[in-house]
Amino acid sequence: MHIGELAREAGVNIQTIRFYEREKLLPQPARTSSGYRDYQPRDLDRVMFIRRNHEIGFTLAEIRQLLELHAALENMPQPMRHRPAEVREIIRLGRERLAQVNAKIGVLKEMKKQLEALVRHLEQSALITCPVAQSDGAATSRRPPRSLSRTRS
Amino acid sequence: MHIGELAREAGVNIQTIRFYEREKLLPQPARTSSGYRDYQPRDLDRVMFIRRNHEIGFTLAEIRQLLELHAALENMPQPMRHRPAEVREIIRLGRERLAQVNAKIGVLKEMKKQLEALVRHLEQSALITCPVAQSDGAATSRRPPRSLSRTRS
DNA sequence: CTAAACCCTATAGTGGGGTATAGGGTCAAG
DNA sequence: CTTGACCCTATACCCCACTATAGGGTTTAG
Repeated sequence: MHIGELAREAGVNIQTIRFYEREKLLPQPARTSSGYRDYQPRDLDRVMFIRRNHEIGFTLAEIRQLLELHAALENMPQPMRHRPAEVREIIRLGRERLAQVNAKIGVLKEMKKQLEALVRHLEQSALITCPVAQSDGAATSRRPPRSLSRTRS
Repeated sequence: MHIGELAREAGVNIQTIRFYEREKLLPQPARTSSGYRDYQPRDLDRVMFIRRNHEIGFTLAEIRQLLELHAALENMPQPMRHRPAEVREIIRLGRERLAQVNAKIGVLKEMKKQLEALVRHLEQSALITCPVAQSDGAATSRRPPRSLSRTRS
């Protein structure tokens, strides 16, 4: 797989692939005799992993660590050749990331609730002015919508 | 509340507050007689709202829209003075954001699972080499850890 | 009345994450 | 054997989201 195909499949710019390589987010791929980069399917997975993680707010530095973390595990044969200190560090990092992920999930769930309430409320309002399809007598919520502020606005 | 206190409470730089004002993410606050910005508690909530949302991967432009969306609702009195077209647009935007939020939650949950598996696996491995607290005979997983790639590495 | 700790505007600079361009080689179809 | 679509390196540029600096006013404690 050449770089163009990889980029197209992953939905990113070709330059981005080369940029990720420079930044050590992608390993240096094999080269054809003429010097073209020759990628494996796993590289596509890796690019998509990077994109997904970047979209949910991780920096490239964090993603790089995450990738190293996975790699550390993959390169570790059964009985383990890493000194326990290293393994403990990796575990610590993993737990740290896990905490970050949980925090983000919490924020997103809260947002979700708020957005759902917002949309629900607006849909109700829309019903009042729109004479169409107004059969259900659901009362138009008297209380004001949830505000961002903890004090009344 | 002056700008310094607001910034300290929110955990951001003073310049960031002024930047958010320029970028219309914060409303222009009242001013003291000498021209100092005078903030209300709700402004702190707003700054923290912006930070939280930025951390989970929304751009400032998206957050601005989100804030406008909330504002549109707050400014809408019971019978509604917005034309239905406007309301429908806001609903559309709200649903769009909701879809984004749900997608992010999905990705994060997947990451969470992977990270948990990773940490669990590493903790098992640590048990083998560490002679301490090795009472439970849980077999040291023979299969290699889940890889990023769909093909074997 | 002065010095430290705040505040103001305006403008320039920075780091992260790409994206574009110049100048040139490769490969497959016609 | 040329033309178009691809690839290469190197370098410059861009946008976003801040962050710092210059040059100056205000407030409060001693």
